[in-house]
Amino acid sequence: MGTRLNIGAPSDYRLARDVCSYGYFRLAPDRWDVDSQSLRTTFDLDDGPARAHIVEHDRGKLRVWFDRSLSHAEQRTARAYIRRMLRLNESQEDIAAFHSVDPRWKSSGRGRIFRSPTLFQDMVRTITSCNVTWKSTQNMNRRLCDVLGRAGAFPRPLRLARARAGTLRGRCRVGYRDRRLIELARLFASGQIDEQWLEDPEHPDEQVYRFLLKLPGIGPYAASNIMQLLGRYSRLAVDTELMRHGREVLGFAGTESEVIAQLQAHYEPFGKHRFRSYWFEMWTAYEAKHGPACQWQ
DNA sequence: GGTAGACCTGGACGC
DNA sequence: GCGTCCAGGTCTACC
Repeated sequence: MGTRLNIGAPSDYRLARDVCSYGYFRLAPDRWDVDSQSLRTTFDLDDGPARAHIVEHDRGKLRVWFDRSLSHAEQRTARAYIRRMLRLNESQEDIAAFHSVDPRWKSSGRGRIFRSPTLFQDMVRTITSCNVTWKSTQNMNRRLCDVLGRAGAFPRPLRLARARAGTLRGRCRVGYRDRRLIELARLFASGQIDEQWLEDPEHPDEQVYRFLLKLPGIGPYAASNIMQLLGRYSRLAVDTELMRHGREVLGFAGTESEVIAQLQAHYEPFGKHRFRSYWFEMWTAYEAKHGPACQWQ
């Protein structure tokens, strides 16, 4: 008999809208179940992997079923993972503050952007999304889980830190990212990356950004994206998607640096919420083209 | 400080 | 089926 957890969420939380808000919901081990409009994933917990099925039970109430019994310590860890993934730390007031700056998303309620259960997983996912098509990103993450994860869960830092570069390259198909991922995993495994320090609002964005830039495999785009994954939305993550959005959706023209300048000016009024304004603008354009993300197969 | 080219995978395309 | 080209962000060597 498995464990069932009830998890309280802000009353404005909507599982389908807020999970299907960022591409990571389609990366292993996460899987959105279109039929039941619920999230399935696997966590690597202290006593072993556990499959989780997260459903919206009622307004502001989530229910999670696990395929095995969890100890109390494991339940605490699983709750923390789920709260992080779903951004349940962002209150209704936080989202209202965003909507007061950018009212375009007030009626839909958009504001939370899905992320991973751990910062390590967010960083690995970001690195595997660099310099490749989305299909390759999906393949890399699936293989990392299949080859190095326990029962299909995402590998923990220590497991990745001890992996051989040849395994990552040959079996996980991460290419030149092999050594960079191992170095990053070693930094996590040895406690040299302090998530609390990175999230502490006392530390200015610029300081955190500079720290991230020094990490292996992380350049300007990845660092900016990790900033938003840390809940710091003031920076735009400049990649080809942003450039395409600027040219095709917003109609900006000129050289790359000229388009970037126009994008910076366009999002300037949204201040510390710049990334969210950009992201939901682009996500809305995606959905207009491909249908609601919660229906994507 | 700025820039060119290498690093890889996987898809598209031509033969 | 095979070879070639290209997209994609980071890193390093070089100016």
